[in-house]
Amino acid sequence: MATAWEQAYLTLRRRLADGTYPPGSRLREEDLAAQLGVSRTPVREALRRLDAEGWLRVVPNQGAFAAEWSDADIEEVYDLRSVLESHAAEHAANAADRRLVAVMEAACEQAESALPADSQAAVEAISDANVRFHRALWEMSGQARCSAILSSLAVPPMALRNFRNFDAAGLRRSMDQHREMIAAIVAGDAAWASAVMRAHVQAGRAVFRAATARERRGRRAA
Amino acid sequence: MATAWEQAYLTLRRRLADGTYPPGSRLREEDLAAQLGVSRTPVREALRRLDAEGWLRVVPNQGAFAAEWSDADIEEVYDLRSVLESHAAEHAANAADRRLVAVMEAACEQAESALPADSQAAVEAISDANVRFHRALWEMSGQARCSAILSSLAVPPMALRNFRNFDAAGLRRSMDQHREMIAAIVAGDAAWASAVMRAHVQAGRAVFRAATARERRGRRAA
DNA sequence: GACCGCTGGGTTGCATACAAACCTCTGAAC
DNA sequence: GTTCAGAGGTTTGTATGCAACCCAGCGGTC
Repeated sequence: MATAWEQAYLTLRRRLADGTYPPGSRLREEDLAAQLGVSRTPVREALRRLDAEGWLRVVPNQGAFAAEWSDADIEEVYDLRSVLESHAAEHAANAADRRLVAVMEAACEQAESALPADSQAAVEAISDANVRFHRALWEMSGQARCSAILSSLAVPPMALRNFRNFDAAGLRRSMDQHREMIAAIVAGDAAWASAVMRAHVQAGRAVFRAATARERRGRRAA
Repeated sequence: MATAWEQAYLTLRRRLADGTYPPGSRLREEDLAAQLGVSRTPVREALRRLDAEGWLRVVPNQGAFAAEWSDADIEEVYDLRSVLESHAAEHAANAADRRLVAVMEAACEQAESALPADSQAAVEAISDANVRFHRALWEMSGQARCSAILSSLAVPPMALRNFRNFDAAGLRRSMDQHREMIAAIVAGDAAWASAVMRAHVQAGRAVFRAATARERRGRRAA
């Protein structure tokens, strides 16, 4: 088993991503320690890392607060992902590793066979396949630091639920883009791969924006 | 005064950058604690952050080792800087904040007046001005996460000594590029600013490569 | 009534102590 | 000579205790 602080880090990160700790909420070290069944020491080390990665903000002598997301923050994260993911895609196309292409193809198949996304399980299968697809691409890029940044880049809490927000056409498009990226990589065409990835991230951003707007209309109506 | 772990973080980062701890060397927690006059607890928290940022590698139950830099690692860091700095420059040009432009101009003047770079003090003045120039640009970009990544992006140990490696023409070019960036930003021309920044980073990479090659020839001769 | 200083409760920051893991060195077996 | 097992020492991992700090609430003063 890994160290306690790594466990704490992963658990807290998941909870921050899925909304268990809502943005702005305070995270008391002792509470977290109790919840995770460890002492405050490893919790503190996990908090330091989550702070470095932008998942929360640690104010000296005050404590840790789950990151709050302004519209500008969300735009910035999508900008960064657009820039860095397309950069990774470029390198991946130059590598074109056969084993990892197979992993990506398997992820595509898993996602496609989960359609239509009309159940919680289907949405989770698609989300899971998506993560695997991108991780394989990062690995293929051989850009360790870039991959580390991408994988640690704090995501807005809504993002994990993002696939719920895709309509059927959007999902289809997303999957087609994954297939197109594989084609670009197999062809060794870095410019193509990069361009598709950029489109892919921008499309995701559009879905996120639309979902946010919908949610706000709903809240205002209520 | 800031917290002990922040102090430790900053001190260790500086030492990792300037080569006090050579790549691959082991960093024992108790030694560091003694050197910094604190206990192991804040040292550990600093190490966790330095690990997250790529300055060192912490192996569970084994300890921390100063990052080792393969040629591929160095290329990757320059790639990332090229991509992210030009991204920041783009946003900075759209903001074109007058106060920060003044800071950048002051940095240019400081660097130019330190020429010719024939003393340790002059090299340090130029290096310092360079840092201030780039920080001001990051701030102007308004991209907090991008700035955080850039400022924490571990630099190869040689990088701080990099200005020693510029010849007179290279230094002149670097300073001219800074001036050109200001012009692009004042003109609000994002594409221009981005392109100059990209050239700037690539030129720095070329200097680094040349210095590395020179150093290797020297070592082989010895 | 508004502002200031103080005090008490509570939380974080750091130091220390102990437990667990790892590395090395020795020595014996093959 | 090589390999393997084990013991000892060293170093990291985690728990705990205390000090420092922050904040809210309460009186007191202007």
